[in-house]
Amino acid sequence: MPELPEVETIARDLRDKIIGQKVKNIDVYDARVVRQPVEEFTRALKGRRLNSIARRGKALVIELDNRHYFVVQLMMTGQLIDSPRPRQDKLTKVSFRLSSGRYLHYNDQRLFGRLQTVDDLKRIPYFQKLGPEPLKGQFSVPWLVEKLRGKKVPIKALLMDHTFVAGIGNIYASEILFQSRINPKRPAHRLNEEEIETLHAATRKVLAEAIRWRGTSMNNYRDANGEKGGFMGRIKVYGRENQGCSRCKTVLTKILQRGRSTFYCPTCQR
DNA sequence: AGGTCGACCTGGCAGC
DNA sequence: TGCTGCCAGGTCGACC
Repeated sequence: MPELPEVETIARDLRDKIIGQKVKNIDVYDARVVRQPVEEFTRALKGRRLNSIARRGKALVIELDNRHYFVVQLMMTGQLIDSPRPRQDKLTKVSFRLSSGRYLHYNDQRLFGRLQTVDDLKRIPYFQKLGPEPLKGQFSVPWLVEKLRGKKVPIKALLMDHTFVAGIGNIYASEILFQSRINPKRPAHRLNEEEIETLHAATRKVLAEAIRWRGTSMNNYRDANGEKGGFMGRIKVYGRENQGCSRCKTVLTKILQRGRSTFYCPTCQR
């Protein structure tokens, strides 16, 4: 999926395009992405004004004028695309016609995405368990030191655990650890305080930089304008196995951790 | 409780 | 060309 930087980019782009608009009509082309009865979903949205849009973790939260919420989780291949035209793409699974006359299309190749409305975000288990935002104050060095204590899992797995910290997925976990010079296999509780400080700084730096570049497009990610992100050229390790490390020229390695690919430099990540 | 693994889906691509 | 098997950025429930 789009990870934190990609979802943040979409949220910022959509702010100008959809906030203040009313939902005039909804077409559901594949009900599998709607995580409630379709009738209920369309009834909850039709005629409502979209008051605000925010990102929490990798989820988009759109507040409606009745204080209910429209929540979109793009998962692996979801896209929210602003368009002047009705559905053209067979990947479009839900279309919203807005009062501006424009459309918001929800596209999804793998159908893992989730669209739903709720009166209270606490009803969604994802939000109940979600850890702190890595770019906010709660994600601090002392907090991290405390949280790593006793955690035997590899640090890569912990970074990707959204109940630990929100929004970091497979691409940025590898990139953050490369920036930190920390080996992804290291048990989390074995990091010393200096390494934890480095990890903290690297997490913020990599995510902030990726937002500045409007995210990373490996395959499916597109922003709200249907454009690819600009961070690909800045990716140091993800998807670059058998290429030379940008720091020390060692050949980068790909390993499997919990069934997911991890990319790192075996020389300068210790 | 802490940690791991498959299931959920479709499509692109490498290899034969 | 056409098949098979593998891989893909996330999340969750089942299991040990």
